Amino acid sequence: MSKSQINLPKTAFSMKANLPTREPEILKLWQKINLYKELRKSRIGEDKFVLHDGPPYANGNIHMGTALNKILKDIIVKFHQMDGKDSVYVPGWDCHGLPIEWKIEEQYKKNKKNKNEVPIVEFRKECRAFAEKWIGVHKDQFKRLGVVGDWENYYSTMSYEAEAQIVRELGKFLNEGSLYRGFKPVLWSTVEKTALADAEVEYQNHKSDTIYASFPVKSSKIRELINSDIIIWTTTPWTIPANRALAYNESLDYILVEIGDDGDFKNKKIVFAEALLESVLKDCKINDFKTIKKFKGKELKETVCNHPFFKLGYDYEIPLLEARFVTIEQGTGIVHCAPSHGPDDFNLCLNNGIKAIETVDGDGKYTQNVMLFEGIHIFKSNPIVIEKLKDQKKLLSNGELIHSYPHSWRSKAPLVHRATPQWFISMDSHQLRTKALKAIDDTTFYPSKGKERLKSMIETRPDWCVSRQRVWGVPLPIFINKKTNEILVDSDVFENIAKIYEKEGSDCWFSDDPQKFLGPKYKSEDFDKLSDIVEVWFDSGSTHSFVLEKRKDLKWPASMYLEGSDQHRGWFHSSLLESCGTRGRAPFDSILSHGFVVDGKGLKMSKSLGNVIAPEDILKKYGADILRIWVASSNYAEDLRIDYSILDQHAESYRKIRNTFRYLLGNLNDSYENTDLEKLQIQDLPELEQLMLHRIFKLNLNFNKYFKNYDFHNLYKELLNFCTVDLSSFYFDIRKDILYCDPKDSEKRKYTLLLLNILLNSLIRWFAPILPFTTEEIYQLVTKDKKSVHLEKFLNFPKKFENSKLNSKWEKLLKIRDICNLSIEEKRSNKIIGSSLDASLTIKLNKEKIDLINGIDLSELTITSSVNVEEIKSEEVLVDTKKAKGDKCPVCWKINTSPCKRHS
RNA sequence: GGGCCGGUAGCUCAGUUGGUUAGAGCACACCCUUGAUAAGGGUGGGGUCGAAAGUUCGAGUCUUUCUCGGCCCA
Repeated sequence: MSKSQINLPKTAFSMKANLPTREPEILKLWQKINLYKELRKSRIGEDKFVLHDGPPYANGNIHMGTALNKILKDIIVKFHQMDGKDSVYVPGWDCHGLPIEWKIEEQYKKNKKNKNEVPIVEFRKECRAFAEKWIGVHKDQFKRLGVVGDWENYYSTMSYEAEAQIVRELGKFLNEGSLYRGFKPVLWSTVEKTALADAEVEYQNHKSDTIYASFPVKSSKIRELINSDIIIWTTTPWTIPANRALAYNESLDYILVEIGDDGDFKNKKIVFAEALLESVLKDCKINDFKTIKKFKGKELKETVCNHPFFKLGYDYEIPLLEARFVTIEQGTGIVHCAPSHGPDDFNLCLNNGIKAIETVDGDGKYTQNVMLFEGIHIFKSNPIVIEKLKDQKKLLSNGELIHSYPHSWRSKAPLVHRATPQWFISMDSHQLRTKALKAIDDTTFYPSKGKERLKSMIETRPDWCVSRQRVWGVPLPIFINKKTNEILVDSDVFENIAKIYEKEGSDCWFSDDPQKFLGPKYKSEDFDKLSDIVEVWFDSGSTHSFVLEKRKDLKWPASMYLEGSDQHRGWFHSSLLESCGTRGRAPFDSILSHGFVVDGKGLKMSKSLGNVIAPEDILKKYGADILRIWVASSNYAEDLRIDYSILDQHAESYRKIRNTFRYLLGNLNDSYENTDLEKLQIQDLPELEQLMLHRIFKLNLNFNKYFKNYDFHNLYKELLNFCTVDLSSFYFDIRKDILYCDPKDSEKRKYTLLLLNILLNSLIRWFAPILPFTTEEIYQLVTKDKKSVHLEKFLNFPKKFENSKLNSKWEKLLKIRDICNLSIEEKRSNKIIGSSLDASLTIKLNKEKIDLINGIDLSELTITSSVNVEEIKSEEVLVDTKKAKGDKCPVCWKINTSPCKRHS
């Protein structure tokens, strides 16, 4: 009799999600209905939200960091779309650059092919094909995560259009005059006559000449230093002619000693770090000395020396500069700086207005810039330098040292740092730095600490070196007049080159007649054509120009750039500079940066630690929606921890959410109606339903607040807690009785179903950006003629839903409910009752509380068979639980001495 | 080595301008239910707030040092 009378939930929505197999089916559906196109159609004319995709490098499978980045982007894009915006997402790839060159070279090695025998154009074609292959792989991997975007019309930095626009962008800097030729030391092989990248360098033992040389002090704030000498130690005596500065560390202690031993330095005073006293004395065989003075490094400020070859014509000043890289590991605590021959030296000097020059040519011979040494090979010049130092009485000691030294991986020849001609964008000649700093101020950062991070980098960075001596990239569109050595600056030429690239790509730069690029105005025999390429950060820094500006479906500037926090020095940085230089402002309105994926203990993932988790493994075991929960629930402002126990936890939460939907669907029998919320007559509803509307309203307020701040981990927590606390353990639990046991036409039951409908409508939208697959599964189940949940918008809840007075009343009621539960639990543990419906309560309340519960069915609220209320004076709520007397109604299971009012 | 950021229950996270006994959900334990059932409900245990020192009537919160971790740079 009983089961047939009650309305048990019935749904096709299974408890088991089986996401790894179900999700690919949903992907097919999205493809079938062309979801991306439908999304665009659904928001024609609406405000645009443009999240401009930072291009990943088209190489290798995606890892957790990439997955995090794409999911976070997709969540945000989907949120804005459901918020009513035309939320456009065009994915892109970064394609040029060294890593791909290496991959192709590796293949050559395997096939015993010599790179130098392959025409550049052919080599570049292979690079292009390689990048294309990985774009295809990435695309499928990103789609599998549930990321929706214009996958058919993605952008890439190697497209002809991109290459052409990059030339136009460089032309702007050339026209302006902020792109200039300078020199910068790179690791150079004098054997192969080429620059080497870090990864092409091997460290091997090498025997070097060492010298202790002295620099006479010209002027100093320390009186005793006048007529004394600063001592340096170096393993590259051949760089002494290129010396331009000395470096000290302000936190070190220095000492001034007078030498008594016979020789060039008898009665001379020399300066070095006190901590190195012993080794200097030993190496320089000083036995007789006396200490004149000890002082702090910072006192060396503004001291100026002469070059040891001063009398030979090296008559420029050698300033002492403060540098943190100076240590007491070896040497004298003063480091000799040749800006043309070391990165530290270069940067220190650059920051102090001393530029590097070309001191050594590609063969390793001194240039005309080096007096007395022109034409001499640097590897043969150590003895000459040593001899001249000795002549000038500036050599304290010399010797030899075997130490680890960089060598070429190909020729095994020792390498040198050599200043080579490079192309720079000036930070200051046209106020690029000022513009960029202003642009940072005009940008919103999520989290806000990103602003300072980017700012401090821009404040101190040197000029931007945009040239590379490589082949897989956009060629620098530069011609140099053979006679005047002047750079050809002509917008017609740049535009001509760009037009050519648009048609056939940039390969032709390396193969075709230079006249083709110069056009009719100039003769190719008058010019040298550069063969450098543009560094890849300029490529990706220009994406805003060939993607945002060029495409009609996008807008410039982007609403948001979103990347890992390392991109403060990468893409955020280069995009900012490129755009400020060419357009005077940032190409973005806001920046969102996220932390890095680390393991469950907070350690970075590495093969050696064995703590690497691949997105693929997670998709196979859990599915994309679980991975997306992990993204949404983690605080991206910091590093994000992941391991299988964390994922298990999120999978549990997912089940809770899924079962919340299942309860709704079961009781609604998989049907679905849109309720006109505005027309709802709230006062007709039972108080409990009114309370739930208030909770929905409040939740939605928080939802919007968190969404506006991109604060997803709090947003998700709020949603999850709503499912758990407000629904599952409260509203759903109480309303089971009405849903199951009331007649189908009961008014109360209808109102409950009305509420379930509103809940389903709300929840499916709230969760859609985070759980695109699961919400789509539900949506497909309950709608027939509609296409996708992702075409829907968030609901607007009328203000009349809000009822704070009712809410505070119910908060008091819930406190009474808690006390009832304690009492019930006590009797349950004493085995007097089992189910709460076995219980009959006596609740003792004061007058005030009795007024409060007026009209409230406390047995419904506590899910007991009956409640008897008695008035007392005390503030305290006293509850007495007894086993209910009478017969159990076979339908609603309530126990009563009188027959069941509903079911008899 | 330097710069920046971070460390609150087993896990994911809250914690206002310093102010009661540091909170939530999950996980865990015990109990109930068998009409959300590989579900659901109730109750409960669990924290030296990374460590130490300082400022203060009072510190998770402010200061310093240390430590562990992450990113960037060298």
